[in-house]
Amino acid sequence: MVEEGTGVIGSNAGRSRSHNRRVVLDFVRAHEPAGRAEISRSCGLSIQAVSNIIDTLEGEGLLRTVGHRSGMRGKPALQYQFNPDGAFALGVEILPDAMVCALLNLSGKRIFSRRKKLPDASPEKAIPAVTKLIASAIEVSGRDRKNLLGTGIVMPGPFGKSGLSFSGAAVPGGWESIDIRQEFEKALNCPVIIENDATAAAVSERLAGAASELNNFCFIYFGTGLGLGVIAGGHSQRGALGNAGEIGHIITKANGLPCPCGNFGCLETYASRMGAFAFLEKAGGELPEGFTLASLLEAQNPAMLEWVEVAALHLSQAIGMVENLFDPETVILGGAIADVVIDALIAKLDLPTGSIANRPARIYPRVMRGSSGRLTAAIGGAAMIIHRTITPTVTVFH
Amino acid sequence: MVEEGTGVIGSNAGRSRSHNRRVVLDFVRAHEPAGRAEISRSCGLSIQAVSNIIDTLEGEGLLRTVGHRSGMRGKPALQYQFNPDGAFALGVEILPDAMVCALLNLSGKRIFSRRKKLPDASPEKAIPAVTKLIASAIEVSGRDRKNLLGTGIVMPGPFGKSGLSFSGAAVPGGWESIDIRQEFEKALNCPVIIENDATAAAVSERLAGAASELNNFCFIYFGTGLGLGVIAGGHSQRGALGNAGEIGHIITKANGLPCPCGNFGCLETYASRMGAFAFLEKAGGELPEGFTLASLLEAQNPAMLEWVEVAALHLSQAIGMVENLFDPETVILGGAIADVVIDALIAKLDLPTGSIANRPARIYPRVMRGSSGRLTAAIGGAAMIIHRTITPTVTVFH
DNA sequence: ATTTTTTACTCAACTAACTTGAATTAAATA
DNA sequence: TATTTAATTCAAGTTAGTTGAGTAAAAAAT
Repeated sequence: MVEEGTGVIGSNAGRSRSHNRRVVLDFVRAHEPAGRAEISRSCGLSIQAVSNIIDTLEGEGLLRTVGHRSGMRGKPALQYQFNPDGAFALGVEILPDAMVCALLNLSGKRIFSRRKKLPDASPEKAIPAVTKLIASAIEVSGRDRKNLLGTGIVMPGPFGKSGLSFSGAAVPGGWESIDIRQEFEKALNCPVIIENDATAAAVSERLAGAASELNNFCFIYFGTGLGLGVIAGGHSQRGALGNAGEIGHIITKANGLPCPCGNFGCLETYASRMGAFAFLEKAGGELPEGFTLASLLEAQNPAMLEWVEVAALHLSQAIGMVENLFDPETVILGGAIADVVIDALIAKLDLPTGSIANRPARIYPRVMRGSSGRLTAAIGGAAMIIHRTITPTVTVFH
Repeated sequence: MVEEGTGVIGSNAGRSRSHNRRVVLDFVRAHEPAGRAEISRSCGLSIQAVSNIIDTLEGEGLLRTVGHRSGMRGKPALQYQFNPDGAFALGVEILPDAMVCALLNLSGKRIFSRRKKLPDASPEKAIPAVTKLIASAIEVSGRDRKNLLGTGIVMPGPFGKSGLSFSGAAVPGGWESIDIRQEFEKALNCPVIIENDATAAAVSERLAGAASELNNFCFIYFGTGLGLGVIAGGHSQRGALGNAGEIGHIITKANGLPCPCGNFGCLETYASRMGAFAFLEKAGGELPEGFTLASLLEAQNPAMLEWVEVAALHLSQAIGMVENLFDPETVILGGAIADVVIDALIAKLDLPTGSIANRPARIYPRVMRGSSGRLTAAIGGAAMIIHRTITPTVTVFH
């Protein structure tokens, strides 16, 4: 009859309160420090309601006062802001051969991070390894486990029923047949969110990055392949089965390079780390021992420079497309690739001028670089947890 | 400080009630007829709360009883359904040279529709013309104006601050400088929504078309140009400035046909009515007096058949892209173009097989034809009004 | 045929959380 | 020093939800 996971549920006093808490927290996140009256005006709640909620939040250690605002007439407002140490969240990125763990405080600041080899990324080995990793992360950081809001696990998609997995070098098998979230929740003994890297990166950028005031933007994520995270109306977009944003397999050149997915000319075969290495290999020139894309770029390696040109061309096409389809406030580029490489790509972009995005009154540039570097995905996982406790949502069955 | 139009607002008793009314209505829409206990279980509200809400809705004439459910144990449930004549909504599509008006009852059924010439589509002429048109629509249909929920005005985008208007033959100037919604609301004396054709079509398809049970799907709309309407999580996606879905100007052939927008190879120059006429003209063959695309198709006109091939090729690319980016449950094709033409296009599609959309357990086909034909946009306008009174939303400033 | 079980629904009392209005505090300005 | 302005608190009032007891009506069991 009624499918699980569908349908919006009704509201009552308790759910209203929980919604309002989030509304207040979300406002403070974006405008801190802020006083009660200011929050009241902006959140559509009476001062008294805000006052009660703030008292609770302060009692829980999530908010704290930071003096008074002065200079204006009237009684100076007591200013509130996040208490960075009031709570924390963990993010873990699981890669084919390693895990990356990040611990964020409530303000979205990175307190601790660590990368660890993971020779066997099957669920049987990975889940205990993650459990151990986060235990040590909590211990090293000296936090109290009772302030842990949850853990965000980041894995490359696509997930679930589709059974498909494009990214040639994605996480190995064994994950399809289990309920990943439930398994982790049992093992870690805290709330868990599972998300793909691009979406996590987008959320991270909104929580504490370049897009903190934006409710509509896109994040193009350079991972093993290429992913797109979309924030629309302040929320991440997941699609019918959570596989939205497969931008890597959009065809930007008809009959172009062959892609492991079976098609030809996928964006990912040009503009991704995978694509870069393939290009360099094909170019055949001498490559220094232990090179990285960044080092080649700094050395002005000709093949590398040529790749940047080619990749930027394809990216420009993709960005134009994303602008036309999503009408974002900006498009952010980032992920597991060095900042200088992203900057070089951005410098070479040639975006279509005849676009709704090419409007004169822009506040943000059409394209920006992400701000959290290679840890983006792990940070994004933790950011999603914080985001969830902070951002008001339509309540949905589960 | 805080931008208008942004931010989620807090909840209180009154807003909870309004939310819950919509939750109940939305459930009844999708599952009618339904009893109070059943609604209570599915909406996460107590029976008593549902009971009170239903009493109100019945009092307002929006719901009505339709006998008892029998066959099961226990006291038979009193079944409720929409009272089709309890309210109605109007939709008006404004075209460069005409207006189309549709009147829907609460069940989404078309009660009345009418097309009227509009020699001058400037706001000064069009607004009074629309006012007159809807007055006569209400009169002819014999409805009581107090049951009018509102009017949805459908115009080709893009709207607003961008100032840009791609579609070569879109509505003429004069609309950029005014607050369209406010002007219409003043003239029509009822709530007004302004929306683009593709989004309106998508909403219409969900309210009373092929997608009534879907919360994630895309609608490719053949208007003057080509638009994309996206429903994600049950809501239409508008982007930062309401211009999301400009699929017509996605480039499907590098250095292809010139487009009025300044770029080359836009999808719209191939797969749209505009594109079809241009193709036929260029092909140069004899075209019968007073031909239409449908008549050419039925006559197996070679140029027309060739256009279908070419357009289907480009559409396939676009649909693949849309599937990758939005992960919809299905993609619907429709709009101001004859059903047979759409069917011919669908028959010739060659969709990428290596796609997350190519999953075995599909309930809906990857591509479907829309069900409301040429009136789609006008019906969509009215559908948006009904949708808004029925569908629970995150409350947002305005 | 009667009793039991099951389910739907109503009545009345209760409660959580928001709103309202009056009072208090504290700074800027007159 | 008095007045104005703005932030905040206190206390009472309101809305709309929940809870628990009781009634109604059909199917199943005795």
